Amino acid sequence: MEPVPTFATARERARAQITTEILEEAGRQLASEGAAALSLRAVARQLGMASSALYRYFPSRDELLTALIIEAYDGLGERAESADAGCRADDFGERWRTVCRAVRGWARDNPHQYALVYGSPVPGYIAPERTIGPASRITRVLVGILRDAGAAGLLVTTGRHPSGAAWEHEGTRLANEAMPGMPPDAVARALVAWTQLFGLVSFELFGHLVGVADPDLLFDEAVAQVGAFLGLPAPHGTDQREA
Amino acid sequence: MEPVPTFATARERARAQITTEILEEAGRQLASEGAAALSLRAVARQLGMASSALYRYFPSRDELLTALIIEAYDGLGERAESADAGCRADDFGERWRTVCRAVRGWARDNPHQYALVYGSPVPGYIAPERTIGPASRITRVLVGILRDAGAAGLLVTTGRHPSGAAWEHEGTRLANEAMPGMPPDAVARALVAWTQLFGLVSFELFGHLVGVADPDLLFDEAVAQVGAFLGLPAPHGTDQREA
DNA sequence: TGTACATCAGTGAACGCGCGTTCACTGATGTAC
DNA sequence: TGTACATCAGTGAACGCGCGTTCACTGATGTAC
Repeated sequence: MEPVPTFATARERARAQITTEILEEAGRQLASEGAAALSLRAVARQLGMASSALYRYFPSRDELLTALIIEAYDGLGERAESADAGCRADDFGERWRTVCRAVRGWARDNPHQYALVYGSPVPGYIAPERTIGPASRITRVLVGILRDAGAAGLLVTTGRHPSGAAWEHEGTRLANEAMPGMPPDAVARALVAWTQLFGLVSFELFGHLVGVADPDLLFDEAVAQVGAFLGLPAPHGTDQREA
Repeated sequence: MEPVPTFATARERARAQITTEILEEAGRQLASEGAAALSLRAVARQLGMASSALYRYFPSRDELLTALIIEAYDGLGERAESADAGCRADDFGERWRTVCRAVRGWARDNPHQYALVYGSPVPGYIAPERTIGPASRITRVLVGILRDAGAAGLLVTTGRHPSGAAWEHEGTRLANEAMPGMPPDAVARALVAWTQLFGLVSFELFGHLVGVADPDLLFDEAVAQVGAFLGLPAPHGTDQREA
């Protein structure tokens, strides 16, 4: 989609470079102070430019925010994708656990970026449509693993809809949209797993795990429990029997 | 703990009333604009007072925020407690589902309050210790139901620790702290259920459920699925067989 | 290759805004005798 | 019950700050002939 930039002229080259520098500096301020503290003036100050100069590159603060949001989603998506790519394609349990760990790892490495996209909405800011694509990268990775596992017959599929028949329709519709071939109850479990992952990461980052001594242990156990809930194979060589 | 106020003098009565009015107005602004837009000056303006007058009641903006945070936790806790109290004490599945729905209902009725306490941390604000009590009300309700269900032999307890033996220690420690008698693997499932609940509510409120046509259906199905995961009895009279 | 013009990056001042907090002060309420 | 003093609520001006955005402008770079 994005045309490969050619940099015909020195001006274009300079423009691209300065755009990058602005984004980098904004990213630095986002990372250290959070989205609320990010200001055009501070970025310009740090870059040694007049604040008005930034308007040659971004028409408003919101556009800069959008760029950062897309960067964040892409960073997370890329990390998850490459984590997944590093696994044996047919070891679905390992792929799931690895990608979950990648999500948490990225969130812990980039807490303010994580808060920007998964925390409270920025007041007054409305995410434009073009954030949807990058936002769905991580979802696609997770869904892809479950789709593959389902195709290999490795997902729990009870055919039961504990909340009633209404779910059958909605679950089927969602399956057709995003996870073709998955039965509606497996779709529900996938959504549970998905929201659990981000719920746990958010609780850890936002300070709601009071009393939990070692979040690493909790995370690994939670991921393993959810993996079992989904029907994914358990890790090899791990204590699976009675303790 | 809190002493019952006596209002010996008119001054004390007036003080209590104005404190309430400030909190109410701050709550209104929080509800309509969100925490970031809440300012002492705006509250004072709306109340027809000088902004400096608020300092007779709250020593700083952060103290006002703390009061609002405590109110939010208490509002959620109370709603969950009374939802639980309205159920038959021995119908653990129904209690669980009812309280989960109460959490979501409160969050949807008070989205900015929810975001204040479960969204991104307010930049520069550090929650003081006295928020911990109110924050744990909702947790106590959820844990209480699972403890009761466990005591009645109605929780899944495999005795397995899919993430390895390390969890056995941490899970046992947590059980001793908050859920006496629960085996470590059930503790893990409880934590999964807890974080899933808030993860799903956050995703719904923060706009991450793109493509989900009917969040009500998803929520009910998710709660039911998680209930089954925990081992709680399914709802009566619901489609539990093959569709 | 050189010139005339158009395009564009960047400047610096200014606008208008709102914020949290402090301070000396006034006037009302409460208290002790 | 009445008076003298202490306590406290509330005022209004001010401090010092930072923000997003606009605008007329300068000077450098690019383009067409």
